[in-house]
Amino acid sequence: MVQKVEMHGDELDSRAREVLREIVMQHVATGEAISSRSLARCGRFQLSPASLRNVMADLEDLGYLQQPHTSAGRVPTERGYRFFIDHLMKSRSLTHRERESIDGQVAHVSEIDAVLQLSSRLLSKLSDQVGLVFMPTLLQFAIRSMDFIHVAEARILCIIVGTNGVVVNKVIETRQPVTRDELEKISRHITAEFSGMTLDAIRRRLIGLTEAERAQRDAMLQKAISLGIEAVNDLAPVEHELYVEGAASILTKPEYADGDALRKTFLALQEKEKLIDLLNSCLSEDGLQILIGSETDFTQVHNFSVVARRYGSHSAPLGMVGIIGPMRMEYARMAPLVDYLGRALTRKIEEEQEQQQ
Amino acid sequence: MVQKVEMHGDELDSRAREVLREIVMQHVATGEAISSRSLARCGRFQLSPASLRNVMADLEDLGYLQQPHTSAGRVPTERGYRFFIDHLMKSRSLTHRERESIDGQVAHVSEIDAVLQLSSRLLSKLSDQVGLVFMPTLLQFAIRSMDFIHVAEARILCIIVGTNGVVVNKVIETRQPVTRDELEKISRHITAEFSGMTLDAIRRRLIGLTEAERAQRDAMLQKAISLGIEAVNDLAPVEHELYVEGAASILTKPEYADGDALRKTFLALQEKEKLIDLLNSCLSEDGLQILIGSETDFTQVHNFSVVARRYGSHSAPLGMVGIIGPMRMEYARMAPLVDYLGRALTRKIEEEQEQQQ
DNA sequence: CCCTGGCGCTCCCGGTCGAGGAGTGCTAAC
DNA sequence: GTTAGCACTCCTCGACCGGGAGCGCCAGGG
Repeated sequence: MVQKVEMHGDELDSRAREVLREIVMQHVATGEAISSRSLARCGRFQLSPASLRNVMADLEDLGYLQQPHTSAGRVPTERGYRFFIDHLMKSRSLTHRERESIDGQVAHVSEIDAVLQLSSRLLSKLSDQVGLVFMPTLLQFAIRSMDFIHVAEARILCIIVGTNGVVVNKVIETRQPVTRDELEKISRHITAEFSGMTLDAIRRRLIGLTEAERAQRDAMLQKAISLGIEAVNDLAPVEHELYVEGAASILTKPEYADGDALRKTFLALQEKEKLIDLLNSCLSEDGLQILIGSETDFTQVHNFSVVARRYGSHSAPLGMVGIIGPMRMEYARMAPLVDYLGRALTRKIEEEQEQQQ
Repeated sequence: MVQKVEMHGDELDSRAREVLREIVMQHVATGEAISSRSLARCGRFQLSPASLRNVMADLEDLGYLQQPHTSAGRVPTERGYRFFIDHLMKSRSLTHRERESIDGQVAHVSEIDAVLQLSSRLLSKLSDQVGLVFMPTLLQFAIRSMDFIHVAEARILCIIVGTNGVVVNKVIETRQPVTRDELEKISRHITAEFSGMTLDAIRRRLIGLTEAERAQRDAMLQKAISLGIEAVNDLAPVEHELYVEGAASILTKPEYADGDALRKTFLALQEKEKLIDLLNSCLSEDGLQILIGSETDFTQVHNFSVVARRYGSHSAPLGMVGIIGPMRMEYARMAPLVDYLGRALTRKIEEEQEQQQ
């Protein structure tokens, strides 16, 4: 029964691992500190509470557990969670119903904004945590078309459609009036010229034109150039989109029973910039990522954990989906959930792209 | 000093009114029950606590005040607030700084969505309550133009610009492919035909066409008709826009110190449909509206109050702006704030319309 | 007739105390 | 290595109590 397992320079024997796992699971389920007795009662160990106490004391010495106060049960530390996630967790995959629910709902929307919002809602609902969906700036993605529409005398609506299906529109003001006909020509010309390029590249190209080069073009092209610059310039306000859904879910979590902690947590979730930084920094990694406690600046302060995953095709990652919540969360369920949703989202977006060829 | 005032069949003499006003003001400021002593101390009455107690007892009998428990001070009832608002309140108009802050920020954005969102943020920030900005369905408003843009093989992006500056876009799928050239013609034709009509009218007109009538038109017009129908049909998802900003503000309110009350309140604010119903039902009334407690279904349940006002030109009301919060709020400050913001918003929108002629 | 000081009463609030319980660490025996 | 037992610690919860705030009522005074 007791056998030394030495994967990953590990100081824990198989019994200690089992105990740690059980403690994490029970604590995640109940939110309370776990006592030696409740471990003994669960039946997975043929040991008395006293023996379990010895194991627990060892785990505490090694930093995997801690006591809220003397003569209380044990609670996992951050290190304990990390070990659990890396070595002990058995993912509990989604039920059929859950999958169908996700797939069904995702199938019913088509606009990308709506898909992303729906995803964050779904995440929040299914996880009972705060759902996050992040789409970074369009600047990095290629565009499919760029159209200009006459709105009023000196106002033109610019519609940019990305190859990823994202639609951005922006009102620009012009000095010289442009007729509808001109606009149509310009739209066609710009789309033909720039389709497939990233906004960033377009911007560089347009701005790179010297005065002399510009002067060579005919009047319409000059107008096209200045419209194009207006359009891609200063697109900052639509740069990043972050959907944070279900903040109310933390209200029910016992760790935030205290009104003060609750308030701080809420305010933290309002700071979208920090969340964006966090998610953006995860964008380079592939696969599911679980960040807990002090592992990031943001999670450190509030003892948050984040379970997140990239979505979008492998070659062209689009953004991040995930959930955020207190360190005590059901990682075994969150992991497959986030993973599945990320895949569903990726699939959905690829389908849309295919439909658009 | 003591003179009977009989405006509006009123049972309160001027002293009782003054007492009620003072109690409301003090209670709003402190959140605590007001005692006869603290009234006496404030200096506005040349009376002893005992005399004030008599007045207070009368006010309680008449239903304007209540005691949280025996031997506590008094707190205004809903009726008390109502009387205060109708007859006693002296609005505290905005400071110069506040006005400038509003005007300055509003001047810096131009897209209507952004303006509305900014407004709700401003409201929330300046009021320390939850800011609401509601824009009802576009269906009732005239459109300026309707354009169709080729997005992909069988996908067309439809852009509708309202005379109020609202931009709605929607992706529609078509069976028969349509070329870019055709789309441009169709856009021009439809815009020429329908500009100035409401979406509702357009829908009726299009749907009203009989098969026979349709058959008469040429191929392009037939496509135009079916695209138009697609576009105006089923615009439900973009029907109503409601911005709810600053929900975190209620975290600091002592009335929601209790975790349970807090949770319920948060959940209530999530139910946007109910809020929309509420605001929609106020849309017919002109001027500032203050709804408290049991006066509406929504506010009743949670002891909310709403201070709201219509915005948009007199002839064409656009929506509602306002704030929502606990019944205990600084009505004297909320009223001018909401009013000013409503006016600012109206002005802004009119300016935009003018610029678009 | 209204105002006011005084008195007794009620109720909340904060602190203390003690019993009970849960859980541990240690030790000694198996 | 395991376990039963025991002493110890610490939290929790109810009871209790004193202080304070506030009211209602009453009787006296302008």
